[in-house]
Amino acid sequence: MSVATVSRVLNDYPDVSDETRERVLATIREMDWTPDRAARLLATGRSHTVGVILETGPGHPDLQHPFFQEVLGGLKGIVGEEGFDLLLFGSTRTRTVGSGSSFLNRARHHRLEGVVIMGVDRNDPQVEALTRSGIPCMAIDQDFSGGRTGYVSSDNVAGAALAVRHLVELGHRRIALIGGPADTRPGVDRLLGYRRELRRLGLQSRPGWVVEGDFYPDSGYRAMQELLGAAEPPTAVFAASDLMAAGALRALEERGIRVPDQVSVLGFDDIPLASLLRPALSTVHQDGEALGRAAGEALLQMVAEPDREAPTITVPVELVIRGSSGPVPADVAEGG
Amino acid sequence: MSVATVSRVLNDYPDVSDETRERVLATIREMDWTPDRAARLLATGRSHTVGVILETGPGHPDLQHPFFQEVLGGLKGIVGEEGFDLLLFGSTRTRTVGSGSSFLNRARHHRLEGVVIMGVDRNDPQVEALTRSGIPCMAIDQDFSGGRTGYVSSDNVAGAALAVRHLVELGHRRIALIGGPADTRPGVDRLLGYRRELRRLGLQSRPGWVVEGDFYPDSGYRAMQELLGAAEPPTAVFAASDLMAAGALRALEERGIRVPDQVSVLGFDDIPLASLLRPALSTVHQDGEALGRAAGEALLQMVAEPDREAPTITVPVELVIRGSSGPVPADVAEGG
DNA sequence: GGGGGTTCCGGAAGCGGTTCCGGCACCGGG
DNA sequence: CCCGGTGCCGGAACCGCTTCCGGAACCCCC
Repeated sequence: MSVATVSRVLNDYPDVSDETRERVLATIREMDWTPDRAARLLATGRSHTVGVILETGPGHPDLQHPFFQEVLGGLKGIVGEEGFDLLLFGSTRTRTVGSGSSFLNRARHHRLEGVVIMGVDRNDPQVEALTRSGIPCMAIDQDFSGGRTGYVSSDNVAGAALAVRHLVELGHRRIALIGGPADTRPGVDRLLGYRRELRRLGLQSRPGWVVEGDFYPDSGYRAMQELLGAAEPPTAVFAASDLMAAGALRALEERGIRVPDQVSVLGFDDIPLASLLRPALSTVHQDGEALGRAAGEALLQMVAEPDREAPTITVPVELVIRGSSGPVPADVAEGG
Repeated sequence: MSVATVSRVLNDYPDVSDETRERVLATIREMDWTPDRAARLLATGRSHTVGVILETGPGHPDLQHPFFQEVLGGLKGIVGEEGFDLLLFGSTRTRTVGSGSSFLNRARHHRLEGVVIMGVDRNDPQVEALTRSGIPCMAIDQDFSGGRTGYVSSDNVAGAALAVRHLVELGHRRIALIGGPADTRPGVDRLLGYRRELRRLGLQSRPGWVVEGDFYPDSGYRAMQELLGAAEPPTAVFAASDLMAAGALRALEERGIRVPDQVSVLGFDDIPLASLLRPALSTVHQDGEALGRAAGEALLQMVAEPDREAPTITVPVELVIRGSSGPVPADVAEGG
């Protein structure tokens, strides 16, 4: 029972007799022993860990956002099954020498086998260096791409289309959009879906009916106020995030406007909050866990097959109708 | 410039001449080199990593809960500053040999220098084995203890007292509690604070006025229905979590009972949702990030000083008054 | 019965650092 | 001038594993 033999049974090499194999396994169990990860890493170069980059802190409250946690959960599940671990790192500078600054450096330092990127600026030079390094990367909801880096996102276009179709079916003709930032993938895609579906149904959006927000509640609040001041106020508004929808709801309530009797509101994301709002928010359900799983699976495949290209994956969404969307008010049903 | 010399400058040994030191550092910068973590770990036995245990999945939606994310954020910040990384692991079984099942095994396997424990059953035998292993541990909101394991929690007793005092000052005399599970530390402490403050103010709770929930919305909803059916319904209810408060709000709304005009509702946690509810929820603010930071600091101290005992830390909370609490209704002001 | 194949296992060389130990150069003092 | 210190640095062992290589034992067949 030399170390070499033990190593062989651990790695399922064929050239070990059944008897020896059994004896080794028994001893391992009996000693409650487990091989040292660092030593194994050092010898093989395989760390069995994937990194997660997500910006935290002021201006980037992303770890806060429930959506990212769902993603994280799905990711953890899938890579965990394969014996991989998750290593979180943010942008915080560290003091120790060698834990150096750049993401790429740190990734190499840990010999990460892959990394998933969430909520960082897509023009960040550090991230760029990382994505072009050859290390498999998957971004969430951001259209990074390159040789070994792909991304996964919800079907934002279809989701937005679903939302406006639902509103149109309820009789609405004056449908506004509180959009996301124009420099984010979900922001532009949801805008695109909104525009496209409107056109497909023979309707059009007025210039004053689309206003840009930042996905967070306050921007939804302000956007709604702006919309209410428009010459021809909409009877329905589709917000590109639930949080903005919540802000919009607040603005409406302050004006004494009843939802959905006077105006309908639709969100996007279906965060836990959505069902807790009054009225409960109709929204487009995004499956964060599935996104995480998809990213994890893609990553795992890429590490397994070195010349596999990075995929771009879109996962379906579905409409969840709750209390905040209803038929167009009778007195404007003819109008528009 | 032998490897030995490089290692000496990296670790700030004194026996290197300034000139050599400078030359080494320059070369390191120029090569964009960073020492291999695994090799260093192997040689020193120090992983510079702390583990995070948190149960995920059905029945344990804890990664979901905003509170835990705040904690995670604070923790990441503090340990990151010291060059430590966070390793997440859940309870999911892994397939690879050696990533063996038990937490303790995995902790040893990674040579974790400490671990923080969130949201797992306190009687879990695996966790127990871990806490008695000598590895520094800090639990969040759970009163684990032992040689090297302490915990940090919010000042739940004081928070609950704050809540009832606020309600009493508004004139309420009939104050109900929707409590947390009796087998969780926050659950019992918030109940204790509620009882104690009531007594201190010369009031008493009726048996029917305290009902136990599970911290999640549905239980708050059901609890509220139960309270409304009581012989002498309360004019104010203090829920031991915001989510339960949200459930209670929903129950009240369905009955057409206006908040806070007819009954006041107070929550606990101050999750982002709280300010988005209508009416905005008055609640006891819990500083999740501070909890995470405190746990991280304690852990770091324990790894630095091997015979330091594990502390138990409580961090202060504060009352946030929003729209869901108001003066007792005029028609019952004399009663109670 | 000896040669050539299999099957199974131990030896040993790394992986990339840390750290002990010993040696060289240089210093001051007797 | 020689000796003991001191300041710096290189050699080498070691951490615990993987993996190549070679060898012992055994079988089969001519």
